[in-house]
Amino acid sequence: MLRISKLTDYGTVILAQMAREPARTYSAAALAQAIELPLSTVSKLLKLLNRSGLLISCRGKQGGYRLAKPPQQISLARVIDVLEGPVAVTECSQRSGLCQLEARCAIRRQWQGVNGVIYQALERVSLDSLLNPPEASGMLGIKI
Amino acid sequence: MLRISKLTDYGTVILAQMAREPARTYSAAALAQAIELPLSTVSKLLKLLNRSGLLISCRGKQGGYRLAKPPQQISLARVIDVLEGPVAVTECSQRSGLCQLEARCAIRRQWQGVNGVIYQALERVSLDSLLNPPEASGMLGIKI
DNA sequence: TTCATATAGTACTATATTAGTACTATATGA
DNA sequence: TCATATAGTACTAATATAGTACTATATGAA
Repeated sequence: MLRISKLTDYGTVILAQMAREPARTYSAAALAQAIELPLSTVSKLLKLLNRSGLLISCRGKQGGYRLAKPPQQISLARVIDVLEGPVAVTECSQRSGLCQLEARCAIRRQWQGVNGVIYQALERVSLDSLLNPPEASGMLGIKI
Repeated sequence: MLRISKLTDYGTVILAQMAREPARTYSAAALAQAIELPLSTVSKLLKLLNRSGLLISCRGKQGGYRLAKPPQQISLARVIDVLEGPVAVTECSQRSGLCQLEARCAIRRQWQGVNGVIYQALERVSLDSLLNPPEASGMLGIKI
């Protein structure tokens, strides 16, 4: 598998929707309707995204949420980080001290390398490029 | 997070241990002792790896497991696939028909692209390179 | 000032996944 | 024949995820 959670997935759908008109303020209800997800779920995610500084919120009538930064400056890596914590393919690849095998483990460094490559791939995809794929040579412009 | 399961992680530790002497036959007990994990857990993983064709097993006295292929030919992508199913960062990035938003989803193709990049990174790391990191320019030899 | 609107925060429940363990069956070789 | 070692299955406990409900607070317009 190696999967992000459903909620994080939804989060990227919400943000991509907002990136269509980056300056506009969207209410939770409007977003829920646009992307056909339950209001409660959309609402929960918007609160999290707002608390993490990815959105700017405004209460009351005409209130809602808008992107705190241009879509070019918000990466998938950041969204994942905000909604489910730092990218860490293995327990040991992000922070040390969690695995008892650490000291004797022969493969930890290499897992950290893999983690780095994955992180960089996620870092390179912005909300903007989610909506307007660059279509460059080599998907995501990464040459392998 | 974006994490593989603990069991899959253990699986790579087991296989890396076996890759040190690829021709040798290891009993489950010997491996459990070498990598300091419970025999029951190691045993469970060895059965799964064997059933998937990554190992060759032999019962009885002097029995045990050995790698079915040279360490160069076993990739992390394959190990993950065997122990926790195909790499699929989002529900929709591997197989279609699971998400109701699919038809209208603006970002599915791009998630599939991200998935592809991650898969290729995992494909490029073999048991051999886990133990003997290539140390090439750009981690894993992938230029970004 | 009042009130409908909209977000803020929190807590809770249900579900699904993961991890760990136990038990029985079967094959091997000395 | 028997100790050794894998094969298969099923079960339990722990953890993580998803979804929902409820109360509090801020805003702007009638």
